[in-house]
Amino acid sequence: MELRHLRYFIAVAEELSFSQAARRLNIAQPPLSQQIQDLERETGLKLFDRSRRKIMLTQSGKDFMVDARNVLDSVAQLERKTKLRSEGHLGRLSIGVNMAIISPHFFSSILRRFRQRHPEIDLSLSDYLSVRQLEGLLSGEIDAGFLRLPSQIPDLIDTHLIKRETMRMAVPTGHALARKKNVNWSELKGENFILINPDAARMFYEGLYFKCRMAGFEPKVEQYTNNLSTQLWMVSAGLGIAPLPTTPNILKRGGVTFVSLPADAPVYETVMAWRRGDLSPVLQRFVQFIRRGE
Amino acid sequence: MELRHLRYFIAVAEELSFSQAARRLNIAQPPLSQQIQDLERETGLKLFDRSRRKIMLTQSGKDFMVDARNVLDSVAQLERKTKLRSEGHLGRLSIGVNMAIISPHFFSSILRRFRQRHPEIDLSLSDYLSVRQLEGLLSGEIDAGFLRLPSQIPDLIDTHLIKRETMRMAVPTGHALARKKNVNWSELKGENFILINPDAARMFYEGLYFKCRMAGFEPKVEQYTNNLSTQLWMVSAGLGIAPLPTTPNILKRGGVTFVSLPADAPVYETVMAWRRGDLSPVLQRFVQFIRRGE
DNA sequence: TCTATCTATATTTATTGAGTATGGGATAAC
DNA sequence: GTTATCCCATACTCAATAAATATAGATAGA
Repeated sequence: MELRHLRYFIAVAEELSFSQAARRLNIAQPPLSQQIQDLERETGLKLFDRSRRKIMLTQSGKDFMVDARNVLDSVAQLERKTKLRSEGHLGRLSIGVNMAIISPHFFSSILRRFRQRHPEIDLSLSDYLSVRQLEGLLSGEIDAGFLRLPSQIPDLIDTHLIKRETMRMAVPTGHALARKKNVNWSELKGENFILINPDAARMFYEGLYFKCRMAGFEPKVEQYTNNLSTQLWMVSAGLGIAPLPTTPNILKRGGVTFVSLPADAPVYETVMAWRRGDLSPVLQRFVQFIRRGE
Repeated sequence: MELRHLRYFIAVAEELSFSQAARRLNIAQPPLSQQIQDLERETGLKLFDRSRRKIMLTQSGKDFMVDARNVLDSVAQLERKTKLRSEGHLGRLSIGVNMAIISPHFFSSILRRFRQRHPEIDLSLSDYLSVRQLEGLLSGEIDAGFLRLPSQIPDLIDTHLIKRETMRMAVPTGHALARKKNVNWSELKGENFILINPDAARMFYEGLYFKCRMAGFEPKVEQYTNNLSTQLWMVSAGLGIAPLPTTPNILKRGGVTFVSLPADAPVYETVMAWRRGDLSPVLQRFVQFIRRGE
């Protein structure tokens, strides 16, 4: 049994006329009669009573129609949902985000508007470190990630730049460097560095290490932390200096002064990332949505 | 989109291998690849990830599978129910019955056993007069009827004999005829006849009228009634005599005596009737069930 | 009775699903 | 590293079958 049989049957059952139904189906009448006969043979049911001029549905035919409609309805639903899926209006999207580096306001605003525009897309969020997100992307765990770009990213990842920041140095307000507007790399020699846990952020310091070595010294690491505010607290407590992006607001607090580094300072790139060549229509929608800055 | 696409897709999705699925489907692998490609083109969805050796379902593919299974399930149900219908195990049957002439015990026993044997057949019953049942059969209102056969029945009706009774005459116990065992037609001359309402039963009296006329007189009708027990009550009250079948039990009451008529007396045939050539499998089952006396 | 209309049958045509042969790419074995 | 194997895709052919055409038979209406 094929859908053709059911579609033809329903047409005849609704028109109660083979020729009329054939016109509606844009086929000739003989093949329609044939197909209905095939259906009757296959089902073993006499579906129509053709004894009079106007054909009638038999009881078997009426019963069969109920179930046939059921099938065609489920097909219609499949096609409807498939269309929505292929257009990216229906589906699910797993998003990773490093909340330590993304402005909550910015992010929630994006999500709110996207969800409003595409209510049929299920969003799931995971707060992951940037490196973890890259793993998650490659493993298929997440479809898109908001993360800070490490110096080198896998070839299989595409990105869209959200924000580009240059590295500044956070120093205790009373510190000698705090009085300068700009510092050279060589002036950092001998300073105690307070860095984010290398597990999470090693690659972000590669540029810094490189510059320091070019300036003739190895950065002396006083302390690792896995937390931005702890890092800043340590700076304000005078335990050392910390390289940080130019992120505003949150980082401004008493006891910490930011000083600029030379023009060749490393940059922090906050991006949205996704698997290169991922054709998921929902992801396409989302990428497009972000790219357009909607 | 055709069922073939869905069946093939499910096979590949379950085997996660085109060649394996092709074996299962008893087709070669290339046409399977083709059909899946057609499906992907038509849906606009990339359903499989063929990048590695073992293919994988994409998220779109997983989503699509849910709805595709839905469709195939509804088709399976259609086929299951269609098979049951064509075998007469599923459906409905509208039965007419003239409860005035059918033993309730006999009838309810039949229905009980049939319903027990075929629990998926919906039975609906209507208590109709015999003539009304014949109309109902021809109009499609009922599919089978238990009725008393009139002298001539439409050509389009098939019957199965349930009971055959000869006509007797019910006379008041004190009546002159009550003393005889047999009466001739001519002895009925001048008697008052109490008959069932001609609307319902005229044809049952045609034989009687014929015999009386052959005997040289016209039956004198004292009273019409539309009810058997009223008819008998009138006889016992001495208002007249009434022709009745040899139905036992119920009709035996005080004040009424039954006397036999000559051998050529009309007969009452109680039958099950249905539309000649009605191929409804459920009806076939029912007719077969009754014929076999099950 | 004739005509119009509708369905069924017979036959031909066209579409398309399936088969065959083959090539490329990835993994596994040597 | 090289070969062998497995699997899917492509190109082309063949076969099945759905659709078209022509026509006959049946039925209702003029």
